[in-house]
Amino acid sequence: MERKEIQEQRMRNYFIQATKEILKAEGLHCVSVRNVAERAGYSYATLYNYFKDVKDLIFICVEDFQNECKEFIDDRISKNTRGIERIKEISNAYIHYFLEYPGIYELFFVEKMNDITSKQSQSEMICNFLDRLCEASWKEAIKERAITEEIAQQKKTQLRYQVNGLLLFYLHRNNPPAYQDFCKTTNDLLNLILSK
Amino acid sequence: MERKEIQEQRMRNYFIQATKEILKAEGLHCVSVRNVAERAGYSYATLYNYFKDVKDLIFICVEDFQNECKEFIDDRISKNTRGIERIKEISNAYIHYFLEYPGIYELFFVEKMNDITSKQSQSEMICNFLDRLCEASWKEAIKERAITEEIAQQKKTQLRYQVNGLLLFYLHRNNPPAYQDFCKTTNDLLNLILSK
DNA sequence: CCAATATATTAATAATGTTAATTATATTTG
DNA sequence: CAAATATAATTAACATTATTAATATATTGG
Repeated sequence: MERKEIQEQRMRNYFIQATKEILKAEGLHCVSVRNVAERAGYSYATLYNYFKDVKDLIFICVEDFQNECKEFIDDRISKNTRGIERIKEISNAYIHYFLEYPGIYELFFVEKMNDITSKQSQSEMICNFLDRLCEASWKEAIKERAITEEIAQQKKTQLRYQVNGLLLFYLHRNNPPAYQDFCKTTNDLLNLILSK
Repeated sequence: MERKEIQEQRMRNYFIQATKEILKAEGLHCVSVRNVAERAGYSYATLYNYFKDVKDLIFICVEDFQNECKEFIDDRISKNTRGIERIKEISNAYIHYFLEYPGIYELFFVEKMNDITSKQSQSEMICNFLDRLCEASWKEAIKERAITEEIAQQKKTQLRYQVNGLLLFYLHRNNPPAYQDFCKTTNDLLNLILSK
């Protein structure tokens, strides 16, 4: 029974890997059961022996991408900033991860979840992602009395919606149209929440 | 030549009306060329004599829905509030319009635009919509010295991204899961930006 | 090694959007 | 008014989706 488990997980991974590659390179709209299966080296129908449907498959990738994003951010922020200043850097890197992989942004926030109530925990995981990334830094700031816990909670919420609102407008509506303007607006808003 | 114009516009309206009805009642995912044409009383291929493609058709509806939304808001806000307080009411009504018609939210902010650079003005129209709705009230607040023009500009931007971020999370990720919690978060955030 | 089971594949179904070819309907001209 | 032409609408066709049922191929247990 052990062997079967291992093999099954291996098969699942072939499809998951293929999905992640297509998603990152070509975008979410190119992730189809046929494309994925072809890249994985199997027939599209085989996929259905391992995944309920295509939504099941693509949302399984979320966790991996969150880990990847975390690494991406760690590589980009300076080692010595702390507290509020660090939150600003994290948010900026978070944004730039999704600018680099718009397909992953779509997966996280745009792609419809089929039976959303049953995926409550996954949805939570997505929506709290930025909060979790900044968690330690918020704690630092509170501990160092740079901010009260109540205000921190407020700002955390503002940050969450504002950052993702910005991304939505820029990635889906090309607004602001110029990258520089987008960066400026982002910076202004981050400074406004995480006041200088 | 005049007659032809009138007839052509009439035909276009049949399809546009059908599209709007389906979108409001059943959501964006039910808007297909075949569904629209059937409701309009024509073959699906006829639609292509009047619209470039289905995206062309659905994005033509945006302006009508913006007008409808404006009316929806006007019907819901109290007559005597002004300035900042009125902005709060407008934002709340704006949000509730999209809660009632999630398909219209998708059309405005989620549905991909094909050749986005060529639709810059339309994209602008969508992204500035809330700003325009609140324009007069912001001017009032500035005139009455309740707020400076610079701060107003900042808050306007915050409002725009925060409100649409909230809607995205709630409509697409069912977050927060309870309607009451969503209202509370909305209220808190509006109060935070448009401080009491 | 053969029979039972598990897994993979092909074929089929029901959608989608879009285009080409064809038919039907107006309109214009002789 | 009838015939020729232009216009408009339809059907047929194609290329995609996702998913399921039926069939073929391995694998495993006795």
